[in-house]
Amino acid sequence: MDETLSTASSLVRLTHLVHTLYAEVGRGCDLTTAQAQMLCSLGNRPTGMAELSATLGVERSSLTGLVDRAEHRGLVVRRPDAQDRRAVKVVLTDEGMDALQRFHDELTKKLEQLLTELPAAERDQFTGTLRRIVADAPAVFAD
Amino acid sequence: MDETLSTASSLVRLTHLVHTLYAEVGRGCDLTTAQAQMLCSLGNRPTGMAELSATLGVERSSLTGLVDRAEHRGLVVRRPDAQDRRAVKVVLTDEGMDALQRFHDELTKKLEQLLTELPAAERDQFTGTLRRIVADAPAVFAD
DNA sequence: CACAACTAGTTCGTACCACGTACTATTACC
DNA sequence: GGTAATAGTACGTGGTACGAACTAGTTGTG
Repeated sequence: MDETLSTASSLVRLTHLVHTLYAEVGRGCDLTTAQAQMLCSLGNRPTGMAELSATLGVERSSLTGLVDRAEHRGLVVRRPDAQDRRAVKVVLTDEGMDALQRFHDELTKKLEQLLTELPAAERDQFTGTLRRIVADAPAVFAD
Repeated sequence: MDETLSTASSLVRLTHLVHTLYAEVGRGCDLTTAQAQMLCSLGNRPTGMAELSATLGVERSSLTGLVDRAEHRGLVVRRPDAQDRRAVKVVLTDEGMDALQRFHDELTKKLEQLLTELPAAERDQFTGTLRRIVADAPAVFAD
């Protein structure tokens, strides 16, 4: 039925697929997609609101509520920035790190399953190219 | 700094990248992400609510509002299904087709730009594998 | 040093998205 | 004919996202 799927089309489908997995795994960890994304980004290191909003690609005003809710659930805390009294650092709590760990492991597992059917050589080739493409994309996932 | 990005990580970054582009192009066409997604799916053919909710991966109850708003903006209409008097078909209006066209063209252009830096051989290899991976994923993008 | 320009973050109002539950209307099955 | 299943909607709740307006602190410039 599908003659040949265009490149754009394939990319969109893949995105949709991953996004769905993301939401699904998040649900299992009692995290919304946006929360999971935030935790992943914070997994690297504590981050100020402005920088966090830039890596997540949302406005600062949106982030306020996101952090509020996450803080309310005990996943993160706002810590005053020692250098700048206007600023805060958003930091994962132990509970937040737990949630992130569970989410990360589960999602990694499921994502890798997407590629298990491919022959090893093709898979390596694919992931190699993939890395090149996203080399300088924002670090929205730990590691 | 990044030793080697894990496969999962790369996939998530790519997804984030595409998702951001999607939202950005949508904005340019005065479409929300969800609306754009719906139009893309409807571009293939008119669809009932149940089927549409399945391909988009949202609950039927969520779709009602989505279609309501799109209908209100003149992008789609609900047409009674001749075969089943309970059902409706959601159909693109001319205006909806226009919006879809603009969105699709613009997004396709931007997505293809993601790969322009790659040597042709590598790009072909990559898109080939990509197609295999998403072969049986839902058709959320026209064609 | 004072003052303007900028930056960090929040508040507020608005719109949208998504879910689950409960409901009506119709169709399919036996 | 009556019951089970299906198509779609209504409603309440909570989360996401934006832009504009605001406070507090910082930086640059004369």
